[in-house]
Amino acid sequence: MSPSPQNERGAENGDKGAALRSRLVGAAEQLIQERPLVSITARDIARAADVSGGVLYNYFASKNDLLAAALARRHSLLAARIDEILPPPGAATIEENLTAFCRGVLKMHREMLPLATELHTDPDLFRKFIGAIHREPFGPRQVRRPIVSYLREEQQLGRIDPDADAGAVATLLLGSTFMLAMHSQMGAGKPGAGQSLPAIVRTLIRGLAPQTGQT
Amino acid sequence: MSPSPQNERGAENGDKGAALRSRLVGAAEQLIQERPLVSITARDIARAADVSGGVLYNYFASKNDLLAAALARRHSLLAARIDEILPPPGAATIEENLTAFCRGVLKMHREMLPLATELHTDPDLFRKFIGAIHREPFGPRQVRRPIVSYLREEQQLGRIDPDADAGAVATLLLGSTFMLAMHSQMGAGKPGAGQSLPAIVRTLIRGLAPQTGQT
Amino acid sequence: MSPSPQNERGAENGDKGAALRSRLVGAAEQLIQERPLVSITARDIARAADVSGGVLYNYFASKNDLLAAALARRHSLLAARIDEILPPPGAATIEENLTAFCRGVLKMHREMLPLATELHTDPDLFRKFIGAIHREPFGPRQVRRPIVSYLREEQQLGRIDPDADAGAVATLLLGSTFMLAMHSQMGAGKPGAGQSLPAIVRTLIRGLAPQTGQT
Amino acid sequence: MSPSPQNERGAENGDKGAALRSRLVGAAEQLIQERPLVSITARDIARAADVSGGVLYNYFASKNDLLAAALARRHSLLAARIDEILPPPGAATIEENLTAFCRGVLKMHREMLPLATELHTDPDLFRKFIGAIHREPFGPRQVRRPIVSYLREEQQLGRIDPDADAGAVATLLLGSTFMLAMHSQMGAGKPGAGQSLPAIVRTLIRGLAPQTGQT
DNA sequence: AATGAATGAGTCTTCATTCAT
DNA sequence: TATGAATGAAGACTCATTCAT
Repeated sequence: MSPSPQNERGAENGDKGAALRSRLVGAAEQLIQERPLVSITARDIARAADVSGGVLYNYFASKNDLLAAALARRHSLLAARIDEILPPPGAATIEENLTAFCRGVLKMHREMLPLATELHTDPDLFRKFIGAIHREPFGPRQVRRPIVSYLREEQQLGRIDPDADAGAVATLLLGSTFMLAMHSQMGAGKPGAGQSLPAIVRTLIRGLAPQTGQT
Repeated sequence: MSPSPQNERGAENGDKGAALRSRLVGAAEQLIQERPLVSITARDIARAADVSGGVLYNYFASKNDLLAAALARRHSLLAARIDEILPPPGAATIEENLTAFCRGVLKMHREMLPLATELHTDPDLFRKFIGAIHREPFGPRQVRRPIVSYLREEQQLGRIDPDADAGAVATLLLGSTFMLAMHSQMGAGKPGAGQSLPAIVRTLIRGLAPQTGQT
Repeated sequence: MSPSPQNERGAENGDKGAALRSRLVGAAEQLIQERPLVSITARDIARAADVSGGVLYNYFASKNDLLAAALARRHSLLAARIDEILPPPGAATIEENLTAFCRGVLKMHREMLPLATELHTDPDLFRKFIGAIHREPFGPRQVRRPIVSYLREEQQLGRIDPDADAGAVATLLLGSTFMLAMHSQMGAGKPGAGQSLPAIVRTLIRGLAPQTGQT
Repeated sequence: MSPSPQNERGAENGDKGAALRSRLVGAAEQLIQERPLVSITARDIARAADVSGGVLYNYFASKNDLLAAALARRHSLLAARIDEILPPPGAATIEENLTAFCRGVLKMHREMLPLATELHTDPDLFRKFIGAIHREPFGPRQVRRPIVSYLREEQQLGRIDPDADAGAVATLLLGSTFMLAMHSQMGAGKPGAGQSLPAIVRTLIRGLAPQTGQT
């Protein structure tokens, strides 16, 4: 009947209810950042939100629904960073821009990684997360679209080959950055995954074709 | 010195013992492919191996040790495919070769993905997996090294810019392929992630630099 | 400050909660009297308290914590009897008093015996018991102190040699009684350990020194 | 059919068999000294005896039967010490003799204590131990009898009141010593239970009766 | 609407004992 | 007779979920 909560049993008093709901999500989000998802119990969340054990079920159909909401929120927050990271088209050099950008993405990915992997452990949770993400303001392409836009603008400025496939470039950059994030996650205290970034960007810019008729 | 079990208890039998041990690993491997790791109980594995509940503990110190062994085995099997996938240097064109290669890697990554992510759920399991993998024939760089070698050979043949950073190229290829795998995993029934591969490879080969003074 | 549960989880209910907690302890206490400690499972206790399997862990951190509480309660109850047993100083004869007293202690020891011995099986349980006992009204010297006091008073009344070491007397009496309790425990259906008590008391009173210059 | 092993399934080859049987008992005995009885598994014993897991059941009907045999052997060994401890009647003074004796018993009791308590945890084991002990050379009174004999001899020598009840004295001495052993066991690092021994002995010798007409 | 005690199914793991070789 | 792998019955403990107040 009420507008906001749709397929969850929601707080019918539109205000205090929504606040509590949000507090639960916030508490869950916090916990997710701090420890392995699997170690988080329904009671932990309630305690972190400073409410009693059962409330959860007044706002969410199950623990996983709450978790999915929290993961979606966290995902959105992280994904939103992409805008702060992107350099303004036209300024500096392409290489500098992309390197700086990748550095930012690397950090973002490092935080997204646990989120992404933990999601895969529980199909039910995953499904609910996907559902939640699609109801979020922007959805999953939040990360991909801005970088594609940037590349297109640079192409129009003539600083990037207009025949290059911007989507492919985005995949190459985001993918390699994600992989670096994974490696840095695995090799605990290793030197630093960021060091390979400049070489990656430079390689992508120059391409693999042998430079014909040059030194 | 002996190839038999070393620091796990049990199976002095050298034959029937090793066989059962292997059967357990096989059963676990099978289950891992079929369902979420977290849903697999110790008893499930025993049942799948058609033995009684406790046997597991005659061959492994814990359920996680068995799981780690199974994951390691599965990882090795998957990683070994890389050799079949790699085209012979010098033949066909670089673009064809890399596209075909990436197509193979994509398939491999699709199968590795659950494995990789599920590993991240349980730190203990992860540690044990790393331990197990290091005792395996080749270890973790099984995937990366062959492609780097291939690229170097092509550089020597003059078909790839000798100044290109082979390691960076590998990261770009493997990373973007991995990302495609993730996306295809998420968008369950979607068309096919493989379709973007040719564009990706072509883009990487050509680079981003505007083609100066050319048609 | 509050009398309610302190460092165990659960039972904020202050009333119904404490009641169940107490019921659990009571049930455990009962079982402890009836059968070997080791044979008592967590579920047995729950069943005896007529609650479901998991409740135990809402009130105690572990089965052993509950057991320790029950043992402590039982110990306190038994030890408290000592006061009812002790005769009033000055009345009757020393011999009668001590004999009657020892008879009471013998019974007490018989009931304490299993408790004492079973405690020694499990270091963890033992530690927890000691912890619990120290939080009890009187603590472990509940048994020893009253008898020492009694002896001192009789010394002041001149009915016991003022040079006798009251502590030593207590040890002699309690020790020999304890040993009788052990023997009676071992020789299941034997005649009765109580029969040697009068001789023991008389012997202690008279001492071993040959009676010089007397009939 | 064969003479020696009676109600256990015994080794029928009268020599190697008996040796192995004895080795098992020895191994168990050793383990009993080293760690809590409950922590000792059937396999532990087999391993300690350097034989395979199943042999045990060729010589004993159950793990507990083996354990009972080991406990009985250990008990006998400890109890046999009493003879070395007892001073020769007539020498030194009664007080010195009894104090020295009690000191020895205290040590013996300290070693017997775990044995005694652990026995009480398992009725089945206890029963079997009692059975085993009765088949041993001397049986359970091994400890009590020598001290009673000593006391009687001193009585005949006139150094102890001939009217004193030697049995009662034995109970008083052994009981209080046993209690000291228990206390020293409980109060882990405490000063030393042996210090109260002289007072105890002196008190027993002098008795409680007020010294009439004396200093 | 909030509470939080109660529920009970489900997990891993241990270990005495058996039995085919 | 010795072996030691296999068995399977328990046991302690966790935790999402329900529901009377």
